[in-house]
Amino acid sequence: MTQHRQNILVTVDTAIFTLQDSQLQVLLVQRATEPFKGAWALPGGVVQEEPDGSLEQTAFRKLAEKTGVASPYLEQVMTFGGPERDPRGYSVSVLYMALLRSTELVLQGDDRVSDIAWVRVDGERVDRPLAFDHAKLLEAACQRLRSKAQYSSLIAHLLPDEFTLSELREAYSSILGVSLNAAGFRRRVLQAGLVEEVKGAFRHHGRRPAQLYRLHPESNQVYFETNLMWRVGEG
Amino acid sequence: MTQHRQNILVTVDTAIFTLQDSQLQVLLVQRATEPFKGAWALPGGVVQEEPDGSLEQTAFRKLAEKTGVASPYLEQVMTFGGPERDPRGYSVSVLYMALLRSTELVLQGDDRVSDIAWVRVDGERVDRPLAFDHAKLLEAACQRLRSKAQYSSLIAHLLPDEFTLSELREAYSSILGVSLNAAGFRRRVLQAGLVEEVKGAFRHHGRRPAQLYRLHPESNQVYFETNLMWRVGEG
DNA sequence: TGAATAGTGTCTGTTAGACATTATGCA
DNA sequence: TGCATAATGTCTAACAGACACTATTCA
Repeated sequence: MTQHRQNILVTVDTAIFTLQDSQLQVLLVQRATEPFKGAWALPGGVVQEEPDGSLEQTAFRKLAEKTGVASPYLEQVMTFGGPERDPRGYSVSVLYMALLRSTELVLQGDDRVSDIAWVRVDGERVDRPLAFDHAKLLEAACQRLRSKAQYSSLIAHLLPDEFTLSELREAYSSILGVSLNAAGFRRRVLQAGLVEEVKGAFRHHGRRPAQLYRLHPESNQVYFETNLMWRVGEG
Repeated sequence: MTQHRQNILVTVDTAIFTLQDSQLQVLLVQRATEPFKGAWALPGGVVQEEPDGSLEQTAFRKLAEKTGVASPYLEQVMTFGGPERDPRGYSVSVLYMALLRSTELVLQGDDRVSDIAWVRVDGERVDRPLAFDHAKLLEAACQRLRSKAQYSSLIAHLLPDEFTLSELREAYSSILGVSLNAAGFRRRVLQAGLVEEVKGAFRHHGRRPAQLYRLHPESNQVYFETNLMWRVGEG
């Protein structure tokens, strides 16, 4: 068996999500270079052995370049590889998902990008074709987001630091595509210890002011007890 | 910006699990070549652009080479990358997890392997040090296995095609590390539609013969309703 | 006929979901 | 003072967990 010299292009791509008016948005860039020049794509780039350490560091670097955000919620989703994905040859893309708080964000392109925009996600799609197999990547990221939303505090990372329970419920409702009972939601979220009250802080845009909450600082991800298939027995 | 020529080694490694006497086992190989010659490692190998299509096909090929099993349960777990993992330079490993039915398996090495063995998994560890960062990879695979076991039919893929509910419960119990109520387990598994009865087939090694079941053929993975954070409302 | 395991019936505490009710501030 | 939204209370059906009980085979 000969030691075959590999020629594989390794990239990190990130589906960067945020919420605007309770609508899920993903950050897309328009490619300025071949291949797929002019097409929209998930932001990403080639892994560079020199500046980058782990793959996660690569993702963080790309994220900071595009959004200026230093430490959002970041999670590896899945890796795609094959000979047909990129006309330049066999390629491997490590897909990450990032959740940004829905505050104002300054977007910044670079010389390999001719435009950059937030695009509304409808189901698991956007309104335009994507370069490479990025439609498939976006689908995978959406599925991960939805499935984790069902049993964890993930969605709170899409909201501002402080939020009302109604805002949180709206966000879950929009992303899961179901209407949620307000009283039940409140009870479950509070009982799970997902959030903590911000003492004396209220949101005033409704009639009665609403208590503001924030995620519990020590745990950035809370899972609900009721997921567990079986409770742990004593014996 | 200069188009830097990447020099990254891409491999696929697989944590192949099975059950023996209700104990979780993982398949390890002893390396016959440098680096880490003589050390034990998860089976895996370099992605070859020529014979392989997708990464999953690479994993299936390696699996068939080692175990002769054509189509076990296979799932991508996570990808590890960095400059420190492999002394040869920056490397990327795509980790898969495979579940094999606990029937007799003929193991076969190749010229890059000096030995191959099933090794008992205790918690998320084995009784010997592993090459590269494979201890971390094994840990990740074990965590995925345990977390999915809590709310899905995954564990059934570790059993023979036909099994009793007691055997299934034993397997879950061993892997989750908890004792499970027999009556409750039976009710949940049957109600979830996880298995179907094999009419007229019984296991006779106890006193009263036990009904044999098999996984529902159309769905190789069943999730329990009770995972869902909230039931879907009508409105 | 007793031992051992398979499988069923029943009770109970918890909790999610539905909905009614109260609280609060603003127009 | 009426209204809209926030927040709480109450009722009920579903169900997990515990455990008692029955069923079935073999030694």
